[in-house]
Amino acid sequence: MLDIKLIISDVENVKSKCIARGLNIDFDALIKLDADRRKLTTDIEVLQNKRNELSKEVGRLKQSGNDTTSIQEEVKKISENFATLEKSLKNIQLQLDAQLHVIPNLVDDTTPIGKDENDNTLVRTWGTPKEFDFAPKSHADIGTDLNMVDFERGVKTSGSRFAVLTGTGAKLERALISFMLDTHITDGRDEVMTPFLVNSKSMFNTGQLPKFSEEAFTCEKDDLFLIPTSEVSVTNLYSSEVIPTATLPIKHVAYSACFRREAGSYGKDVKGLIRLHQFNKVELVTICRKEDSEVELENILTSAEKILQLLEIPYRIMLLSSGDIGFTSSKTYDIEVWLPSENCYREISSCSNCKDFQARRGSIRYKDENGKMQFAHTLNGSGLAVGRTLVAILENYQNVDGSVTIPKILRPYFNNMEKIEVSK
RNA sequence: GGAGAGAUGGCCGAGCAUGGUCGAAGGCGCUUGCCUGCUAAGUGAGUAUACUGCGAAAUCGGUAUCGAGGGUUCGAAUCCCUCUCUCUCCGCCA
Repeated sequence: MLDIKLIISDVENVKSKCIARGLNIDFDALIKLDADRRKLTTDIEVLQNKRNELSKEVGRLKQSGNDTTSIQEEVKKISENFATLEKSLKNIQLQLDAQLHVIPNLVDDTTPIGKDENDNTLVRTWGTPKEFDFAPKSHADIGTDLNMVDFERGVKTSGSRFAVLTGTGAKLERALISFMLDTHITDGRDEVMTPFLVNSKSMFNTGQLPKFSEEAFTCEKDDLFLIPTSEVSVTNLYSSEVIPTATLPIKHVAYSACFRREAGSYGKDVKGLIRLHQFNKVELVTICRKEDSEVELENILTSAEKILQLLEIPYRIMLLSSGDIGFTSSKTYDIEVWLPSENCYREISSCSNCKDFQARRGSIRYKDENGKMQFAHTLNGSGLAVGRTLVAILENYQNVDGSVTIPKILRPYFNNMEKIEVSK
């Protein structure tokens, strides 16, 4: 959520940053609403003040045994008067909130202006895609041939976009989760394992609601949502808190399953493990002072990259353009991993600086060195999407005989096996 | 699921039966002045948040907040209703 005061004081800037996202928002109407809100607030408070004074007077007079009926009636009239004003104030507040809640974060000055993903800019590439002297198979074929994944039974139990990992597939997924967690913990992050179900307030705070309710799975009976990312539950660990400044930055790493309805992505990546309704992810979340978030975003990116470097899989870093960046983010790096069968890079991580956007919604604060309350900055990044990492391993480490070599760094998590081979 | 108890400031905790002078006693903690060779002790002062008004700003004024939301009343921490959460006991369960 944006600060209404910022909108008022710097409309042109706010407006142009929304236009950069392809949004034309009527800020004049918004500012007018807020002016009405102030006016009404003052009017009401004047009446309340009068009421309070008179009520105190009644108390005093009663104690000394005087008649107070005339004052009481006067106060009653005042109260009736401001009851109606209060109603319209509430109404205005609701309208104001409704508008404010769907305005996205302001993009950072370093975010390239653009229409869509084609305007994302390449930051750097790492590693060189391996030259295969045979036609590389897709991960779906490799996984099926090696009995690592069962797509049919996933569909049978849950429907389309669900898959079952079996045998070495399940083991590899688990190995990856452990490897990622261990690596990030070594880098100084505190592991947390948080609920996979959260309430609507938490979904609102991190920006999934109200605008993207179609994207989330719900348990409506209980006002609970399945998390689309553990960013939601981890960031909300600190909602409505004033964090002791000495403990900042807070750096967490969390494993969770993630659940996404993938509404609007019909036909995309229907085959394989790329786009499922449920997937595993190791998430990095940082909460820090506002002056530190720029550096902390780079730290998250570096940590996420490290996983692919240790696995020795080529990737590239893209800086998302204003047309492709997410609702809550001001600056986002995507890490895209090389997939030989598709002959292109595919997203495997997204690292975002949300600045104070989520903190304002969820009231995550700290006191700065002057004792002044500040909204913290929140950041998150995948470190990494586990299923897609498994995909990348299968494809990049496949051999001509159909086997898959286990990346060296992963072998301690895999009974020191060197290869996954077709069972005879 | 059944029965009961509870939710007050950074923390502990009084107030609620008998509504007013209660943003709220007292204690702890914290900040700060004095004192002191240093520390401790002592002693004085201060110590919530949000919104809002005047103002360049500090300051100052107003309003709200005693789990949340409604209601009664001239007036609610205190009375009534609804909800949420916590704790204890029983049952059930990984």
